[in-house]
Formats: sequence, C-alpha cells, structure tokens
Amino acid sequence: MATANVTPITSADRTFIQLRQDIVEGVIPAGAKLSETELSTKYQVSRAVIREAINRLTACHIVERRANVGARVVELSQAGLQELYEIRESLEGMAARLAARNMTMAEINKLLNLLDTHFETVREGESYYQEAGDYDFHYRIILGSKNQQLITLLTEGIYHLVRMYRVQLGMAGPRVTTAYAEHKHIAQAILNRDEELAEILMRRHITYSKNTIAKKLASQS
Amino acid sequence: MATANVTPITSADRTFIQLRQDIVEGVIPAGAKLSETELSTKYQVSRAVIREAINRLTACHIVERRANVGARVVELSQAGLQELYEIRESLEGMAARLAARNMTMAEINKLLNLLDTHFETVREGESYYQEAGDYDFHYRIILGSKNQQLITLLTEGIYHLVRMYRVQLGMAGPRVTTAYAEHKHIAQAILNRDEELAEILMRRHITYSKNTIAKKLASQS
DNA sequence: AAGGACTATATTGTCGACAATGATTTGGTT
DNA sequence: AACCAAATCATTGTCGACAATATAGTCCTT
Repeated sequence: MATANVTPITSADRTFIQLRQDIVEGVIPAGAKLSETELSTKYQVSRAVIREAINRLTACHIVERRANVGARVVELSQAGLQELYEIRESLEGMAARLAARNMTMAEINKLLNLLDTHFETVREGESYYQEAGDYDFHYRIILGSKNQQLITLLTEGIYHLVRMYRVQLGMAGPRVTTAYAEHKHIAQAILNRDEELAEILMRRHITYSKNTIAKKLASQS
Repeated sequence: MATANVTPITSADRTFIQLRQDIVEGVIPAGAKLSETELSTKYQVSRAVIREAINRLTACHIVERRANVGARVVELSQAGLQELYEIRESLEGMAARLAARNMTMAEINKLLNLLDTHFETVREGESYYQEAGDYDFHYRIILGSKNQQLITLLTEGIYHLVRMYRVQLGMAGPRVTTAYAEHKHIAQAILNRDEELAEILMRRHITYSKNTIAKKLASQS
C-alpha cells in the first residue's frame, strides 16, 4: 500500500493548475486574451489540453469565454470584488456555522494551536501571517464544515479568484493584529459550539477584510 | 439590428444542455456511467464535444469524473441533499438580502403580481405552482440580487442539481399553501427594503423546503 | 482450489488536421 | 475622404486516429 490513492494526474490537470497559477500570480495579466495556439506552444501541449484547461478556468470565473471568439482573463474591478466578497461572506459564514457543529475536538485544538503559532509570528513582526496564515485559518474552517460541496466550491472556485485580487493588488497593511483578534473570537465561538455566533463573526470578519481590499483598489485606480 | 446579440450556440453548448436535461429528468438515471463513445453515437456528435459537455457537468457537480476511468452521474443521497440545501440556504439568503437592496420598484411590483397570479392558481387547485411557480419566484429574487457571479452560481450550478432531486423524487405534497405564505412574507420584506428580514425569511423558507424533500427521500429509501 | 501475475480488451487521454466562424484589410463607390 | 462590401486571414470549433491507462479475463503457480 505504498502508492495508495495517488490520484492520477493527467496532462490537462497539470496545465490547468499551471495556467491558473500564472493567471492568479499575474504572469498572465488581467484582461489578457488567451490564444489557444499560442498557449499550446508555450506549455508544450496540444490545443485540446489547453482548451480543457481554459474551460475549467471558465467554470470558476477566472476567465470568460465567448463562442467563436476566444477567452480572456477576467478584469479586476471594484464591482467584481464586491460581488466576490458578498458570495464569500455568505458561504464562509455558513462554513463557520457548520464547523461549529461538525469539527472534532482534535480539529478545534489544532485550530487553536495554529492561532498561537500565528500570534508568535505576528509578535516577531514577520509578515508570514498575512498570506499563508490567513489562508490556513480559513481553509481549516472550510474543511471543518464537512460539507464536500461547500469545500469544493470555496477551495476550487472562489478562493483562487480571491487570491488573484490579493496578489495583484499587493496586500499589505495594518490589519494583521486586528485580523488575529477576529480569528481568535471565531475559534472561540467554534469551541463553544455556538453556530450562530461563529457565522456572524465570520461574516463580519470577511466584510472588514473586503473593505481593506476595496480601499486599496480605490487608491490604485 | 434585427438579429442583435444572438449569442452563437455551438454544438458543445447544445449537447451540454441536452445531456444535462436528460440527467436531471432522469432519462439517464442517477449513478449511471457516462461512456464517451456511447454518448457520441447517441447524440450524433464527436467525442470531443461529449467530453466538453461532461466536463461542464462535472463543474456543476452533476457528474463526477475520475481520471482514466470515466464519468458517472452523481448518486442522490440524504447527505448530498443536506449539503446542497445548506449551500442553497446560504446563497439564496444572501440573494434575498441583496434583492431587498437592489431590486427596482418595477421589479418588486412584478414579483408581487406574480404572487397574486400564483395565488389564483393555487385557489383553483392547479398544481402549476409546485414546479414552475416556485422556480419563477426564486429566480426573480436571484436576478434581483444584481450580483452576476451569484446569479451564475445559482442558476447555472446549484439549481439544476436541486431540480434533479425534486424531479426524481417526484415532488408533490401539502406544502403549496404554506410555501405561498412564506413567499408573500419574503416579498413584503423586500418591498420594505428590510435586508435582514428578507435574508432570514428566505433561509427559513429553504430549510422548511429541505425538510419536506428529506422526508420524501427517507420514505422512499 | 485459491491467489497472483500476465495478457487482452475496452475506455479514456492526447494529438494533428480540417471545417466554420469572426476579425481585418483591401478595393470600390458615392 | 468617408463609408460600405467583399475577400482574405487568423482563430476557434469539430472530428477521427493514435497513445496511455485501467479493467477483466486467463493462465500458471502453490
């Protein structure tokens, strides 16, 4: 059972992941046209593979396709950010509620440990917390919901778009310590199995976070 | 400008829609294997087109695919229904909130008219209300949210799965008049621009509706 | 007879070529 | 010179063939 459950990775899978990363990280800029032939030479795969990758990216709203015309990377806009975060607020709020119901004590303890680790990191002035740390926290709560559809929707769909906004707008700012406090409160609510409060706090937390990014975006445009 | 904005329909689009319908309506039963070659002869298109259609169905969780093995129609289960309705509660709750904020007075009036029409239909004992009427109401509120991403997520993704459960479990039951009353209250909250209440009422409404289907499913299995 | 390895078969994954559609450029007309 | 039409070009959509992988069936070994 050494090689158990290694889900096979097809060429289309790799290309999809690579292409998604290149878009999210801004290597391929927002609004750019995605030429199938061009990409097929660039990534050294056939057009069919590129097409499948593009179709998958279309499904999670990272690119937009028009029949017989082609696909473009989505533009980042104030309106788009607003829409995205309304959905995120809704779904992650529900995730927090379900996490308060379904997470095991072991999982909750690991979540609390994670926050302690982050706290140390924040004290030492590292910026680690910003990117990966925040993601870790939210990721665990999403998984803790135990709702497979919700998990897929968020981790495969929404989150890459969220990351695209954060990366390309160069997230930084004074929200580190306040965000930490919010995380702590949410974790506490989950520990208390208070579904109602967990959802409310998560929704607020995401709203605050949206406002920060929105300001950033406004100042740049 | 006679033929303005007629978005071209490709063969893949048609096949996708047809295949989705056949699955939702139960022509292709839940759990069935989707052989690409078989479907390509059945629908008279090439395998590439079938593949694209299947991939799109995978994106909205109507079929599940495993690399190098194939695609199957999802199974309908108590757990799956639970998960689906948790998401629906979350997203449609948000849709109702946004609808209370963003719907125009004209749209709200049309919504109220729709309910009156439905009321007449219900009084006359027709069962029209069950399927199409309920859909109409929810559909208008979703559109009223004015959140394009949310609209796509619900109308292209979630709703076909919801319909699949409803159709294949043969929805009927005594919920007609109570559902009508709930719809009326939601519409009233939207008219009052009461976002908070609109969301709460919509979430309750969907929870009730879930319980009805869950009972049905339990009694059949 | 049971278990495992190997082979055969069927299905999916990938590819290059052709067809159809949309964009561009060129030429003509007013 | 400006505008419209037709032909050219590039790009996407579709197809059939080939390669790679998983399944199932067979044969051999213990």
